[in-house]
Amino acid sequence: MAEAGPAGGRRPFRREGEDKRRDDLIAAALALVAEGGPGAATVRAIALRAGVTPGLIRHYFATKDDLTRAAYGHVMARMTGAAVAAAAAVPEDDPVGRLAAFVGANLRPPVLDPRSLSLWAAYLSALGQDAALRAAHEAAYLAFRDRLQALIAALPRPADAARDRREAIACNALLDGLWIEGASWPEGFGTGELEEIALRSVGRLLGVDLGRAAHNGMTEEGRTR
Amino acid sequence: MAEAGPAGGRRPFRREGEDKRRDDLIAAALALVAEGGPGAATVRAIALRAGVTPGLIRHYFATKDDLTRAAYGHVMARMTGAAVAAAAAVPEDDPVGRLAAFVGANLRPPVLDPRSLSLWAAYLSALGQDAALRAAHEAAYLAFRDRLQALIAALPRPADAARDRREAIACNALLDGLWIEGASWPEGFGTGELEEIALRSVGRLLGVDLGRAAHNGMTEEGRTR
DNA sequence: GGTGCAATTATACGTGCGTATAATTGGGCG
DNA sequence: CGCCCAATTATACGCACGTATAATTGCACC
Repeated sequence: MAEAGPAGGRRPFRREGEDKRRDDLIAAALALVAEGGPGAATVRAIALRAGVTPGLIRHYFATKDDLTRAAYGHVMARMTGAAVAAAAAVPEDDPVGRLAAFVGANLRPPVLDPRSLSLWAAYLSALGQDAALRAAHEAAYLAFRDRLQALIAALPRPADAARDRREAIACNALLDGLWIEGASWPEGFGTGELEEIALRSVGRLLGVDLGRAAHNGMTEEGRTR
Repeated sequence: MAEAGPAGGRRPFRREGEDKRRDDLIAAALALVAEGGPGAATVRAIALRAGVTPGLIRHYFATKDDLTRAAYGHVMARMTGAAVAAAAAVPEDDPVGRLAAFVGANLRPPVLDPRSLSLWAAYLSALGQDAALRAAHEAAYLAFRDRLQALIAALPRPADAARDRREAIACNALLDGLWIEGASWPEGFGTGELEEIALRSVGRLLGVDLGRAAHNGMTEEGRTR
């Protein structure tokens, strides 16, 4: 533990690229918020976690709120990324399977995770006080919903944009809600129960059967534990 | 502004019943969290808002976290109360209407409200750090869901408890999600759009038509603005 | 109408916060 | 190899926080 104090000499350091340091600081801040809530992400704690001294934060971010805002984009991207990737892994000529993969991925780890919920909720609670954050939230929400709407529009049935919009809003809400419930009370549901409910419900909302297609993407891990 | 300082003499005060003071302090804390996030509810700010001095808080709550936990029950009760009342206002012999009233009330003011969202999210983000809070959350969630499941079970169709549980989970999630979306981005949806989507979607999930019955509870205000 | 006690105020203490700024040092470049 | 500048550390300041405790005062009761 010869790390903390300037016992003897000054702490040695390595110079890093600007991007690396910014990413490290953002990652440290997110980890702290996820673990201990917004209050845990103090400048000093972030620096310690990132392996630098507090002063350096102000070298890369003019203010702590700047860091906070920068971190928000990363949160949203990470959360939607997994589901989008899962859908993209299914062949394009199987729209029902793609949708099922997308739905299922949102209700399994690593997306379904108490840490992510803490993080997401922390930012959500700050929405009312920060216009920039509100804009970022709106953009992230729309990006996710548009992706979902595209999957819905690709289903083999008559085209109807207004209907697709309504159904995308509803399915998005359903996924959000199930995700929150599962992440905030993991013991409250059986293994795979939420995923099954999601597939069934989304299918009923859209008038398609996602159950069959789902077994493609349903992982062994999800079942055996 | 002869209120703050002890300019001249000591601040006069009235003695109040224990319940009144506790309620005032809780209300003040909730208002502050709703307006400025968790960080805004400091001991000093709460006392100022409640019209007392900071020291008094420790007379009624051993620690600030005690106050926080006490406040959480109030939040949840207030949020579910409106919808439950709306359902109870519909005659018992109209189960479809009751469900429609319950659904609709959740997606209209005063339940659909950015302030309430901030409050709810703030507590949600603290779930991972406080076991007592987690227990309260679980109880509140279950109370709401059980109420919803009771409304679903009362629908005129064959009884099936397992199906009702699944559908209550799904409908609860749908309502949660739509509520979050509407409260976090009010400009993103047309007037009454979310309520309409909710009625349509819940109806489809359950295989009943809530649209007809809904026009009982659908208010003029909701339509005309 | 005084007396007693709990409700309330006032003041103080230590800690940790975000921010500011000066002192150092790593490492690329000539 | 030595120079120079940006990356990094170190230190300090002022403020607000939660908590502790002593001094006051409203008010119910006899």
